[in-house]
Amino acid sequence: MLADRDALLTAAERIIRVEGPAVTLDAIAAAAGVTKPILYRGVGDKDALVQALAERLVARMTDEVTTMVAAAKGPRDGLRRLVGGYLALAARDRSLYLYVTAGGSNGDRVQQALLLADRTAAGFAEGIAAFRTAQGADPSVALAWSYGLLGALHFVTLWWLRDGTADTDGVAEQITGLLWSGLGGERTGT
Amino acid sequence: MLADRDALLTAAERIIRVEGPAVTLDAIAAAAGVTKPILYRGVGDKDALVQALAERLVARMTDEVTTMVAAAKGPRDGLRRLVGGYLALAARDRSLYLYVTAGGSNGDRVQQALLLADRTAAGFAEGIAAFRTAQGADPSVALAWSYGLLGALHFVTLWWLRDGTADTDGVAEQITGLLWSGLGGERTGT
DNA sequence: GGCAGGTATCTACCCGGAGTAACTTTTGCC
DNA sequence: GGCAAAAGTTACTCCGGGTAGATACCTGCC
Repeated sequence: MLADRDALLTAAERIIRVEGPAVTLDAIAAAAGVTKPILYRGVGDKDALVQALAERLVARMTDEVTTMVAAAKGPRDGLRRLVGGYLALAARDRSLYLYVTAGGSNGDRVQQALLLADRTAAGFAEGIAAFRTAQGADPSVALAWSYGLLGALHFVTLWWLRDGTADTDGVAEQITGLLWSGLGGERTGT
Repeated sequence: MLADRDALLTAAERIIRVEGPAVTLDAIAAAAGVTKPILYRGVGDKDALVQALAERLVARMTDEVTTMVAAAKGPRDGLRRLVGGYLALAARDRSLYLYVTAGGSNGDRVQQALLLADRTAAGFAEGIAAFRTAQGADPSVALAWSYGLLGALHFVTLWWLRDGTADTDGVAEQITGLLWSGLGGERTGT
């Protein structure tokens, strides 16, 4: 039927949204109107599928969050929008987010966990380095900080998605506080 | 042979260290000198095993890190020791750490990712709440911050374990900087 | 000491999902 | 119309988690 890579990936996203992140490759193939071998020819094995979906998800999230951040007044507000945006988008694409962050076929566990982060860290690092340089601080921390930030965002997202108790804005504000001012405490206002 | 829960878990830890985190339940049972059904009777299914191992690992790490932190001069130094300790201990028990953070049998993916964090967050939150109260700040952020901190630690650990480029102390210092002072920048000295 | 009953353990299986080989259909070309 | 190549499907294998039923062992009783 429709065998091109893009259509396959789109179908995969659709069915993951519907069936949840535990969906099987057979089901994904079926959802695309083809059978497994076609899926394999089109996108590769499960790890490749997860990776491809991660790329698309990252692209979309980056896009939207970038737009949000661009409208910020000041760096702290930018961070606040980034955190809020991340939470909101992860929640919107919940199943997909989970599929991509925990879906892999257990080849390399580390790789799996860092999939999303790897595709995002470079961009983060760039922003961080620029900001640090601008304020006369050492920019060499950028990459490590990127992974730290992404880890914090990821865990908070999972926790918040699971427990569903706290409201988005509250959590976003709290995490922004942590990431902006650190445990040491605020410098000026809230 | 030796069928009590503790012996099973100890054997599991041993074989995981030797064979790496991809080890199978059959292999674990064999390592304990028993067969799978005994393993099941003793500790339950794979999720239960992972959970039990997580508990032991958390207990050990908490223990050692607590000792390290106790010797700190001042809160920032305490955080620095916590970060360094976390990295060092995760590296020492690398395979086990990976087994526990990514091992589960794909039941609930969220649960899996947060396993370690869940068993640690409460303790963290207590410390954070106390510290915040002491400095006259709002302690209600404690739980969210705990997950944020643990996420940051986890991702940085994975990244650092995988790439193995940066030296422990450098990374620990950088992450301490992020967590203590935030993106906003340092208040006083480095 | 030998035997019944119960318990502990192992063997041998099922099940489901990833991944693939080999057969079949369709399509385009002469 | 016949034939070759491409595209697709069926029907497997393989592997790991999980379990049912057979088996060996151990205990208490006569």
